[in-house]
Formats: sequence, structure tokens, C-alpha cells
Amino acid sequence: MTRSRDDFPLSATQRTLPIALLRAREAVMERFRPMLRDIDVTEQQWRVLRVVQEAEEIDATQLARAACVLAPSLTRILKSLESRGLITQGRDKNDRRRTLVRLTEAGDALLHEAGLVSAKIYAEIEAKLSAERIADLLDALERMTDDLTRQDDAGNGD
Amino acid sequence: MTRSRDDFPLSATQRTLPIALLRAREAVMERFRPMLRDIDVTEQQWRVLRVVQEAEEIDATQLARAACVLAPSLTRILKSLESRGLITQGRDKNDRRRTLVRLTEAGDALLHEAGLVSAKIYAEIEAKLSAERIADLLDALERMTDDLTRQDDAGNGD
DNA sequence: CTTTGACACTTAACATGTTAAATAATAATC
DNA sequence: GATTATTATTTAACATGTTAAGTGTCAAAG
Repeated sequence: MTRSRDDFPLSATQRTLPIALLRAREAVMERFRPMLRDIDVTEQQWRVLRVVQEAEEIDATQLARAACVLAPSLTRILKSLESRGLITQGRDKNDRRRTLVRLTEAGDALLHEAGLVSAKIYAEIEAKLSAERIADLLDALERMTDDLTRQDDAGNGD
Repeated sequence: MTRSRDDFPLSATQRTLPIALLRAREAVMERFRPMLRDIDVTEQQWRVLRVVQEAEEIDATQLARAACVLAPSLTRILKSLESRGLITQGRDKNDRRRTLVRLTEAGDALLHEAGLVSAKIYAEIEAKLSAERIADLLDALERMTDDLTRQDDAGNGD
């Protein structure tokens, strides 16, 4: 008799932004995990690959920011992806501190294949929630992120 | 002229639920991290402690679900919290497979102190975003989580 | 009562999160 | 140009995420 996956009472802790955001993200990611597992790529590696793909070439700092991974994690991820032949790392000739990352042909091929599946999954989610609801939610999330990140403690007019 | 921390172009990857939810959560948690660091408790440990506090006594499975941590993580977290004297673990006498977790007095005291700071931070967030916006967002997130988690594949009535 | 299966953790192994410290290269200053 | 500060990345150490396999307990059959 499966009692449903979440039968804990919705107490105060559950009605908070950190938990709600975490649970919502889990619900979404659950649908992508099988695909990621198929191509043997972790969530974080996938985000990194996607950002590199979109940027053609990108340095590690911007990559870390866009893919939402910390620098130490990115170091390990890039090492792993490079050893798998999916990306290449090179030094910026103008600033040799910077690492420039590019997708290899193998990496591009992998993303092309998986991208189709990913798009399909996203379409399924859209079909279930409606594109409008998703757009509204994305807007609200973006606004909140922006409002919280902005450090305009001053006039606080807004 | 601070160019703001995130000046990467809002490309397609950024406009997706997984990334938007991740970034939003980061923006929120950023405000709580100093407090957590003060009391030397990680995010996950904090969630576990909060859930235990609300439940008085709770078994590990429900605890893991409510605190959004996986069973293997919970095992380590409980071991750590127990060694710090914040919680106690006991066996359910009716079902000795189950671990029952309770807060110690020290744990209760810690949560009482930190809870005040936490509430204050949450109030600051509410002041910045408005309680209504947060409530609406929580509703939207809960609905989405529910809609995505529900396995309503037509007939298949559970 | 024994066997089988299901359930509740626990352990193991690897990847990542997180913080602090270390390296290397650039930029600023004297 | 040498010193200092800053920036970009890496390394280290510990905690957690994630999956798979292992262990002990309960429950249903035989």
C-alpha cells in the first residue's frame, strides 16, 4: 500500500523558500536524470557542457558563473571532461592566467544527440504545466534572484 | 562602475527551470550562510535539525524526506550531529529497523538561538520582496512540484 | 519454524559543494 | 624594474550528493 511519496505534514519548514526551491528543482531534475545517466554525464557536467556549447569558447570564470558551479568543482569537472575527449582547455594568450574552454567534435556530437532528448523532456514538462506557467515562474524567479542579489541597501525605494 | 556579478548574456541555458531554480536558491541561501557558519552547521544539517525540532521525534525515513537529504547523507549527518551532542538516536521498539531521532537540550537551545536570527533574515527577505510575492511564489513552486511529481499516467489510478 | 521477500538503514566509491590556503600571472605602485 | 596587490586558477580537506551493494529486521508463505 504505497502511501504516496510525501505524506509528511506541511509544517512550517516546508513552507520556506529554500526548501520549496529545492523540492521544485528535484521534481524537475528527476525527469532529466535518466537521460544524463544514459550518456554518463552528471548534472553539473551537463550544465558546463551546455554553456560551453552556447559560447563556442569561454574562460573558466565566466563558465563557472554561467553553469552555477564553484571554481574548485569546475577544475575537476574540466579535467574529467577533457580526459573523456569532450572538451579542450587552452590558455588565453593575452592573459595566461585564464583557461579557455572549447567543445571538441565528440563533445559537440554528444550534445547534439542528447540535446534532442533534453528538448523533448522539456517539451513534456511544458505540456504538463503549460508554457505560460513556466514563463511566469521563470520571470518570478529571475526577478527574485535579481532583487536579492542586488546590493542596493540605501534609498531602498524600489 | 560595478558591472554586477552576473553580466553573462541571458542565453537559452539561463532561461530554464533547473538553472533558474538553482540560481534563485543560491540567492536566498546566500543570506543564511553567515548565520549557519556562525553556529558551525551546514545547510543540510540545519534542515535536519529544523525538521527534528518540529517533529519532537521522527524516524530517519520521514526525516530524510522532509529535510530533502538522501538516506546515505542522513546517516553521516546524524552521526555527526550525535557526536556533537545535538541529537540522540534510538531504535523504535515496535520496529527495530527504524531509527528514531530526537533533539537534545543542547540542540534545542542551539535552534532556539539560531532560530531567532533565521527568522530575522527571513523577515528581511520578506521586506525586500513583499510577503505576498513570496507567498505567490511558494504557491507556484508547490503546485509545480506537485504537478510534476504526481504520476497521473491516465488510467493507472495509483 | 524456516524461507522468501520487502523494508530501513548502512557502507562503499566516486563526484561535487564549500571554505581556506597555495600558485601563477597580471596590474599597480614606488 | 622590483615590490606589492589583485586576479585566475588550483589544491587540500571535509561534508554532502548519488548510485549500487550489503546488513539487519519485519512480514508473509510454506
